[in-house]
Amino acid sequence: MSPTKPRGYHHGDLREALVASGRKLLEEKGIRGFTLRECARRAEVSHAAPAHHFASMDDLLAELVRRGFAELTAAMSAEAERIKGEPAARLVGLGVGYMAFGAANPALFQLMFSREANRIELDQGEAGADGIRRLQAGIVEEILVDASAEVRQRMVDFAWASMHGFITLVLEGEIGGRDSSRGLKSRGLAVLAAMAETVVRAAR
Amino acid sequence: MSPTKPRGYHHGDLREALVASGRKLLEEKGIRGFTLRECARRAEVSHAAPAHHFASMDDLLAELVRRGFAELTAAMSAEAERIKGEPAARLVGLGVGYMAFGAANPALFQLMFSREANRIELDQGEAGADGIRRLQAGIVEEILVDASAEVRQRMVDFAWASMHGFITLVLEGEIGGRDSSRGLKSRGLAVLAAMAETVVRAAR
DNA sequence: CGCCTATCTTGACGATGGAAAGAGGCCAAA
DNA sequence: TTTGGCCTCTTTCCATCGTCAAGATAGGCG
Repeated sequence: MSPTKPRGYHHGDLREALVASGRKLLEEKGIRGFTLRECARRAEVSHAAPAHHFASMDDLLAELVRRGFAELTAAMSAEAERIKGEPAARLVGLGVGYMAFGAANPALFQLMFSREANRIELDQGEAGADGIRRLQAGIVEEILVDASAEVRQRMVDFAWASMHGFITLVLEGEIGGRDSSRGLKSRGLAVLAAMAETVVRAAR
Repeated sequence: MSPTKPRGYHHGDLREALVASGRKLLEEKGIRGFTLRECARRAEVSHAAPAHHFASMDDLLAELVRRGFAELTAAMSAEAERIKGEPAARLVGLGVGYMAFGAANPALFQLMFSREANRIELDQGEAGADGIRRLQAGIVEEILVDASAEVRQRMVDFAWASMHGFITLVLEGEIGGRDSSRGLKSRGLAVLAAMAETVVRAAR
């Protein structure tokens, strides 16, 4: 933030600087254009400096993914809490937060959900997307208090799949390629509404 | 196919050999482990040979993606045609074909739908996933003959999003991590059934 | 005040994608 | 059948990459 840090040999907070430059680089160049050396360059540090903060490039990417999941979960919570109405409305809210995060961080979002193809492993007991499922399961079970465990699980699957599929296809340009952002939002809301309605109806 | 091809200087059909070894390599090592030189090695040619058939590594990846979409579309058609019943049942069939392809080719499937993050561009007038949308739109419009164009479009969005989201999350291990393949299939079918029911209900 | 150690730099290695130039073999025209 | 042209493949080279090993620097603790 300071306009001219007169930094000498030591950086001060290289770890955070690498996370920041890495995140920007990821969005700019895509995962396959991501380079540890370029991250270092942008942090104005030698190419080997990152090694003292991240064991490998994958370790830095894993950190980006980890923080992405934390942010995503927070965004969903915030949006659901902002609503505070019927459970169904809050369920839609979760989806709005989810999609907004994806739209704002397309490359990171795609990386978070292509860990398998990209061979990125979080630490063993790592949360990953557990927070997301927990949030959804909480609201779905609120709607389906009387339903069987199986129906509830299947509606959690269904709710997650709908919102995840939609934003994923949008980010790929498969849905709404030439739509305005306004129109796209309305299509997303329509999908979320249909999803919530289906969950509610499962309560009989 | 011949057990010992005594191939001399010329390979015979290097292009196809590269596509084949590339596809295997992609599934083995993931997109970030994919290497043009390793493809060449597996086809038993020098590392520069591929250049005469693919302008760049991305060009080979684009070809894999292109063929993936063709296969995926064919798998969906075949499964829907095998059913031949109610439109709703055929809609589920499309989803079954879609998910089966994804499960059989996880890395390729993820690449096909992470083109943006991976900066892979198909040729300008290229089909991509258009065939998929067309297939779904056909059946959805059969179900919703009397609905407005907007409702139909939104149900196409919804149908695609549901099936795409589910298989994507399964491939990531986010859904059904420790489920049997049998149990997973049943969860997938449940999602497809809920999706189809929602589409049918949109017909009023 | 002086050392200690975390932090950062320099330099090197093997591997990669790509370009350039030459060798090899197929085929069609004479 | 011979010959010339051209497509295929190889060899060599370059810049860049991730990672490792050593050395330089400096902030902080004794």
